[in-house]
Amino acid sequence: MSKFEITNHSFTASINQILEKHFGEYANDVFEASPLLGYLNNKTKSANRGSKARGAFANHYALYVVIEDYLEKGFLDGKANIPYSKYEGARFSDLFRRQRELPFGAKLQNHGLNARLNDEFKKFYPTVGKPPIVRDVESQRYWFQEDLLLVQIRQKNGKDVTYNIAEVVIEIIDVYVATKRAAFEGFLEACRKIAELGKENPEHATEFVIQQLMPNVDARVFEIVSYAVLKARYGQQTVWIGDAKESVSEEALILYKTGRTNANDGGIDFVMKPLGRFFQVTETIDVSKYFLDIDKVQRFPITFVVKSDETAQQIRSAIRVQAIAKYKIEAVVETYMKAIEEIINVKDLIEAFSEVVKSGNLQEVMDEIVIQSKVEFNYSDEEESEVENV
DNA sequence: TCACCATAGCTTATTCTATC
DNA sequence: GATAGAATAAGCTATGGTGA
Repeated sequence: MSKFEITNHSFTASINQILEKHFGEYANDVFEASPLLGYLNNKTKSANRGSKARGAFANHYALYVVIEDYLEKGFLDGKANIPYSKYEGARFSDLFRRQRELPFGAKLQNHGLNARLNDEFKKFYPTVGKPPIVRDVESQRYWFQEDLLLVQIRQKNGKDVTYNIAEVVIEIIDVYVATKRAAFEGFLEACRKIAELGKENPEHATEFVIQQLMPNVDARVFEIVSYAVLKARYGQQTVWIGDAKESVSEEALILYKTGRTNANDGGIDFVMKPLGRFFQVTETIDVSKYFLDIDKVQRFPITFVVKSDETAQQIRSAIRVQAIAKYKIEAVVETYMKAIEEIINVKDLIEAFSEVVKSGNLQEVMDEIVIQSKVEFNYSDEEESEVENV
C-alpha cells in the first residue's frame, strides 16, 4: 500500500470533510492511499481564490462525466448485473454533451477526455502507470480506470478493506464547482440588478450606483462603475482642438478602458482622448504604490481615482508626507507630486454621477456597467442563461 | 454531404522561478 | 520583495478522417 503526499491548501479542508463523512476515522488513510484524490486535491487549489482566479474545469469534468456514467449505469451498487470490465463503455457524444451542460462547461473541448487528463495525471503520478480514462478509439467508447476508484486500506484490526471512491470524487467536484460559483454570484447578482433597475426605477438605480462607489465594495466593481460614471460625465464635456488656429473643431472627451480589470494589474486603467490623460484606479493611498505606477510612465501625469472618502486635499497631503519620508529631498518629492494631475475621490464620483443623472443619461451609465461586467467575466448572454438553468 | 470525432498548432492568461 | 521572462494551462481554430 503506497502512500501519496498531500499538499495542503484552502480547499483541502473541504475534501477532508467529505472523506470523513464517507470513511470516518479512515478518511485520511483513504486520502493518502489514492492518487486520484491527490490529483483532485492538486487541481482544486484555485477554488477559494475568488473570482479573480482563472476557471479550471476541463480535466475535472472529464473525470466527472465518466465516473457519473459509472454510477448511473449501476456499477457501484451492483444494479448493472455485469462487471465493469464487460461494459460496452460510454459514448463520446454523451460524455461530451454532459460536460458542456455542467456549470462553466459550455465551451469545453474534447481535450480532457482524450488526452489532457491522462497526460496530467501521468505527470503528477508517473509511477502509478494507470491512466484515469481508458478509451477505445475505434469504437469511440470510454471507461474509467476502476483500479483508481478502488482504494485499499488496512483497518486498525489488521484487516484490509477496499473502498470505492466514485461517489466521493463526484461530491468533491460538486463542492469545488459550488465554491467557484459562489465567487461569481455576488457580482453577477449586482449586474443583473443594475440591468433591471435602470429602466424601471431610476431612483433606486441611482441609489444602487452610489452604493457601488462606497469604499467597502469589491475593487473590480468599483473600477467598472467609476469607469461608467466618468465616461458618461466626460462625454458631456468638449474641447476645441485642431491643427491650426483657424481649423479647430469641438470634440467630446472620450474615455477608453485599456483592458480588462484583472488582466491589467499595475497598468494604466483608462485613457482619455483627445487630451491624452491617463487614469489609474486605486484602493490604497500607500505612497509606494503611487510612485511605482508613476515610474512606469516616467512621471507622465496621472489622474488617480481613489476609493476613499477623504478629500483630494487630504489625500494629496497624506501622499506628500509619505513621499518626504521616503525620498527626503524636497525637489524629488516635488517632481513626483507634480505627476499627480488630479485626484478623484468617491465624493467626486458621486457628484459627477448626479450631473449625469440630471442631464438624463442614467441609462447610459447602467448599460456601460453591464457591458463592462460581462467583458470582465467573459459572460455572453447565452452563457448567462446557461448558468441560470443549472 | 453531413455529423461526428481526433489531433495539432496557436493564443492568451496565470503561475513559477531566477535574479537582483 | 520586486521584476522579467519562462513555463504551464485552458481554450479556440483549422484540418482531416470516417461512416451514414
